Amino acid sequence: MRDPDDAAEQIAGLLDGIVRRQRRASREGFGESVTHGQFRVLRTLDRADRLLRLSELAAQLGIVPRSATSVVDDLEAAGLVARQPDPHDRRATLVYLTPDGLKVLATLRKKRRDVMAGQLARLTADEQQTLADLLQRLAEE
Amino acid sequence: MRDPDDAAEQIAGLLDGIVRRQRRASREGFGESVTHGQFRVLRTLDRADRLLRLSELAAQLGIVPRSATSVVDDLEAAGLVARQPDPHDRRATLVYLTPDGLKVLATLRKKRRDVMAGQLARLTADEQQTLADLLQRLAEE
DNA sequence: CAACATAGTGAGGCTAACTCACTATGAGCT
DNA sequence: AGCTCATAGTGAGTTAGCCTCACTATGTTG
Repeated sequence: MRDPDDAAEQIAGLLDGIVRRQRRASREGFGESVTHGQFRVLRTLDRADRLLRLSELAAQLGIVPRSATSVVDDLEAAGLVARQPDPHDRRATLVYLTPDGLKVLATLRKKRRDVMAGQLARLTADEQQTLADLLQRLAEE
Repeated sequence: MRDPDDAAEQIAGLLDGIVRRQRRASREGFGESVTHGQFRVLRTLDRADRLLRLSELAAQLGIVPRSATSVVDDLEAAGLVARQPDPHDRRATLVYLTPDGLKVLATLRKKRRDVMAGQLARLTADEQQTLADLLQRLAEE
């Protein structure tokens, strides 16, 4: 690196490249019809301990509600999630995973693990842990 | 985490989230008209020690040549890069940064450094170095 | 010099986001 | 009660950043 003190830019570039390659690999590895955005919705719904409103889902994904509507539309058409009116607020809609959605989520998780495994094999278990910890701290709000 | 041995998925998720937030922050931080894809082209041209063919540029960016054509079209229209026929091969086109392009690149680099600085401040200099090293190894082909 | 390979681009598609404008419903104030 | 304002979701349309497929112009080689 020309600028030794430019750790910020170096790290930004590395992160960008790694994610880019991962994304590409997982798309090629198996199309499976479910897109990355849809995968993110499935994961978020699974992580939640209750039904989520569309707007809550959007907030957790870090996208605007309108965008969440579209992804949920597609997932619902594919039968992986379902909508149900919120009994306490007739404006709101609750979203949840269907059994099919759960199955697909499990497959996708496995696939992503496999895609990452190749890259991660270059690090020891300790290093992986260190990396995870450092990233965790970077990721905090 | 529920699955302790699931470092792969955890790391994948963290990387994804961090890059996503960074991307958003840098877009909001200052629109400046230059997109992230254009930024990547400017950086790549700057890093090269000679004029690059469009196909070489594409290869370094990890995109197909057709996509590079489009980005270069936009940058050329904005006056940040220029094309010139390859004297040794009339099929090929060489691309290079204009003085304006260099100026804009410097501004963008500074901006990105600033955006990252906030997150990176949570890590000590040593930790930043460790992170950079680990990422470097992940990123290797 | 015919056959094939390579460099770039036109046309068009797709994902993953965005904004703006709208409807339906809820909540608060007199 | 009624009026006003806020909130939940969605229709319509746009953008960035990629992709593939088909094409032209040029280079390479048996």
